[in-house]
Amino acid sequence: MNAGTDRVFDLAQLDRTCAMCGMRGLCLPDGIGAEDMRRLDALIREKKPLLAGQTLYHAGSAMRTLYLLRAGSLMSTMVDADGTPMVHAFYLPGEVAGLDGLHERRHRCTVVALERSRVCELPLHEIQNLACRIPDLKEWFLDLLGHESDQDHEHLAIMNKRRADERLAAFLLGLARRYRRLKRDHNTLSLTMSRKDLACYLGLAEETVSRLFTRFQERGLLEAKRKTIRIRDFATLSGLCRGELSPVEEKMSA
Amino acid sequence: MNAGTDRVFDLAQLDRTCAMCGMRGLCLPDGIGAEDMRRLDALIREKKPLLAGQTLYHAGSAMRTLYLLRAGSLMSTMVDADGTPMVHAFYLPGEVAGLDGLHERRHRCTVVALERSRVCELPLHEIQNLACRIPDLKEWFLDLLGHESDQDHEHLAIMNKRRADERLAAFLLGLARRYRRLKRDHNTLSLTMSRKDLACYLGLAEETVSRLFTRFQERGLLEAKRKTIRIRDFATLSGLCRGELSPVEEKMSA
DNA sequence: CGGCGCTTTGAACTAGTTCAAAGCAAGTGG
DNA sequence: CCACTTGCTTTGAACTAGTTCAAAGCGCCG
Repeated sequence: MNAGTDRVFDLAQLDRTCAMCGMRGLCLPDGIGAEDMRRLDALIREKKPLLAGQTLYHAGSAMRTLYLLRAGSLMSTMVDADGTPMVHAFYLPGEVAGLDGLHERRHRCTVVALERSRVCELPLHEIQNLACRIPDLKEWFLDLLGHESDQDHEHLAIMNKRRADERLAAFLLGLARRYRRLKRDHNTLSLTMSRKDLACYLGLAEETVSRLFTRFQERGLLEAKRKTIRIRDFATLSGLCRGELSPVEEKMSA
Repeated sequence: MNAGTDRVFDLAQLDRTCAMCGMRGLCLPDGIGAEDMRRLDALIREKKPLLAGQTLYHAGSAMRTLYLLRAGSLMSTMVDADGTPMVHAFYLPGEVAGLDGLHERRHRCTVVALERSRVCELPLHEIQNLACRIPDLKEWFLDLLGHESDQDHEHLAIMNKRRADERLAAFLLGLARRYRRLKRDHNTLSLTMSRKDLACYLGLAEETVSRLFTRFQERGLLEAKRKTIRIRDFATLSGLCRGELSPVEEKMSA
């Protein structure tokens, strides 16, 4: 993207101010003047770290701030109109949570930390006001909304797939793509959510997901050790979610 | 909502100016001053009517305007990253299309008319500028984005359901709710899309949808005559999509 | 009237679910 | 430091809802 983000993610470099933050160019727009950057800095504050399982915000609460994830991972869940619970999204560092519930300015999702995580708070109203004066910020905000919408579309695309192996393949490749954006090693994925939550996100049963990891591993597509997934064969995974390949079958027992 | 929209939809009342438009309060915010309303009017123009099957915009085209649907119905389709086609949304009068592709200001979806339809064009950039001066318009725009996001969430909620009858029930009830918002008769739904498109939207096979309509009808939940659906039993349909009821079984043949 | 496309129906098949139980990892307390 | 508890994950076997393939209806338009 730009010189400032060409290095691998280094948490030690994170600092209190946005200007020095390792996320720069990921969460906030690059190329903002020093003066405006100072104004932004004044608006943003870092919350105290979230422990695994802790809630960032609840569905139904007022939407006042956006949350920039600096470290860790989040999961967004919601209960639909009919009371069915669902997993809506997962957030990685550099991504922004809190955009759900724009409609009535009330969150529709509940967001919890999947591991020890750190977030910065961004007051929505002030950002909006500032955006009228800083075109780059306005663009950034629209991009942010677009990105959120893209994520929903990707989720829909996954749910649209018929076969379970296509869904899991699509999910893993999508995650790898997000890792690449963060300059993380995209071969080694850290699935911080439980198999049950992942299954729920994919619209599958827990057992099906578990079996798929086993089969993918037998086929040499990846190595799965609990939360850690090491991808070995991107090409075949890509082919899978394009539906070009036959289902990944179980090993013959005879 | 407000006094201006308490009457039933009357297409004959539609006029060239927003101030006189029968959609008022649905697409644009009510309670805007006369002066500002005149400015808005100046920005908006009505396109020539779309015939059934005609394309409003193509995926990949630049995102410059929003489209307020005055009459008819639209379908938004997209091809995901892996080349799988999917039906993304349906639009009813008073709803706004064109919000997809906010990310790179390039549409990700292709939108076609399902029947003879009329839309108004709203230049995005100008709306954005005006929004900085008119707080109500800013609120309206955020609400619009929130509404779009809500629709995606509802679609996800449908795809999240396991059983096919739950999905169809949830879709029909959601559509009825939107009819109510428009002051249309929510008992009589006009399914302008083909069974195939509906099946695609629901993540089911065409045949499954067809069978479900037959079974729903046998159970007395609705009357289905091709495109026209008359809902007879909202309570049972609601129970269905809550998963409280057993699957709608086929009639015993003996 | 005739043809074409959409819709419905039928029958066989299959992928995924469900229920049940065993395995494994991590943390707790004796 | 090890036995035990607890929760998550994996495996197994039977079942079933939905798909797929095939063909017949039906309505609409020329």
